[in-house]
Amino acid sequence: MIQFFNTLSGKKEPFHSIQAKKVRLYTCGPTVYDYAHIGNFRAYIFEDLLKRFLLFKGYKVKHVMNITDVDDKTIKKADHEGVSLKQVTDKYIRAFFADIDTLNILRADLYPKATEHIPEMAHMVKALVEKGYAYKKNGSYYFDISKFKDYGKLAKIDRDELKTGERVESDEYDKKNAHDFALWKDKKPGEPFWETEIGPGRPGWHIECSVMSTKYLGQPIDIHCGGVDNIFPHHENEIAQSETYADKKLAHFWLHCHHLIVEGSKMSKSKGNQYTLRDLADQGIDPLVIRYLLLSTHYRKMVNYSDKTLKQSQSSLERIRSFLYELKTRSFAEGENPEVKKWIQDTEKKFTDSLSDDLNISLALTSLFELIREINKLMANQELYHNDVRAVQSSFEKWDQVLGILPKEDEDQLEASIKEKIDQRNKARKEKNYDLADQIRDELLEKGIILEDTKDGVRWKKK
RNA sequence: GGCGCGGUACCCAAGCGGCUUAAGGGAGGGGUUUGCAAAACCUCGAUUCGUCGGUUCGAAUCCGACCCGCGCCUCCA
Repeated sequence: MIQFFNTLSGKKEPFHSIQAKKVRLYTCGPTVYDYAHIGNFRAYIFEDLLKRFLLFKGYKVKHVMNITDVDDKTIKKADHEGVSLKQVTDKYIRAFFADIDTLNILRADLYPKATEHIPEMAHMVKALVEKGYAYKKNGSYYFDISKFKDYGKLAKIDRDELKTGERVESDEYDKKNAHDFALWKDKKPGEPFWETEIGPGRPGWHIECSVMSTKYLGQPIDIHCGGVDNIFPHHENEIAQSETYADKKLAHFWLHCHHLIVEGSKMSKSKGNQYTLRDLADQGIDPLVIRYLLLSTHYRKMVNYSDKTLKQSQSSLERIRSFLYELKTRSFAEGENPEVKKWIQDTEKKFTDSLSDDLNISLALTSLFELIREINKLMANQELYHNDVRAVQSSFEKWDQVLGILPKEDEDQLEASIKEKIDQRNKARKEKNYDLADQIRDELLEKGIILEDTKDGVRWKKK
């Protein structure tokens, strides 16, 4: 049984897809006004784990992620840089895709853009007005939250006790109730706008998700994800719109991941700790180490990104990689050890059971480390055989379909000059000329090649 | 003020009533192996789970109070 913590009910619930073995997944995507930062990627990696696990369990997953390419921030940025909105958004859309590839995040099936769904949004707004849940004021349209009696069910907010924030006081938008939210914003000088059946203007933020999730996935969908900060108001408002529009539930499951903090404190531009993937790549950090760090903390817990936690992740990942490297580079006698099959089965059970329990990644990883130790023991005792090695390797490949933390098998080739050096060193070692041998080893280390001597001969890896 | 999250070894972190007199990873000490390294293996490491009470045959796990850190409460994943 798979269970997930559903924000809607505030507890873990058994997961059943609406259609057998098919999951319709909608995840809130980026607003493309800047490079995404690691906090954003924390959410995308959590969603990636969720999706990969569902795939692993044999579900077909249809995954839609929206791209917000028109809103206050994108407009402001374009204005600031004196370029068109599209120039800005195209640039950051490209960067976004490059980044998720770098982090080994599986692509969604569809990435609908807000600007390509303007007529549908206008249509939904119109329908909401006709149903009596929305009103027009000074060219803009607002959702009347007093009409939607379930308002607040996701965020557990009492509609009548919503505090009026200072920011709402401005008369920029003229609403009946301070907490009514904009469905459609009237055309303003200097801002992009679209001519639609409800008049000229541009969409509010929440409406795009309602429109695009329903258009591509139908209603209700199985799972809707995002960061905790999206619970209110974004997801709450999506529910209000969609459930009013279709008289159906929007999503059965709402999963939200917690925030990422940096060196123990919140990310913010002023602190300069809002790292992008590019910043980190410039520091020479392996993206898969970042993936491991973001992945290895349970999604509903805060994760702390720091030099220290990064190093720890690096070392942990290194343990897995070294293990596989041992298997790959040593030679083993023919045959098999019956113990190994049992260990693998136990590991797989623990691995999937753990992830089935609201994506308990810590326990899932533990199961892998336990297997590593057992196999290492057998290896040290010469009790591991060729077939065992093959079985372990293919199991890790399988489990990595869920984790995505192992480097792709690109058969690294050594340059001829380096090969020569290695041969030279082997010769020196045979002659017990260790000074020369060490000298060559240091020399290669500087070039990023690590040499290790084993019973089976020298092996090398890149730093 | 409202809603919510968290406090477990030096660090990260699982466990959420007896299977655990607390997993796993990192860092560290000692040992084996090695020409030396690296990797690996063995071993050491919380009588204790923020504090104080309570419930129970039994609590890190349930209840109460308190202390500390954090998030959200109109556009931030």
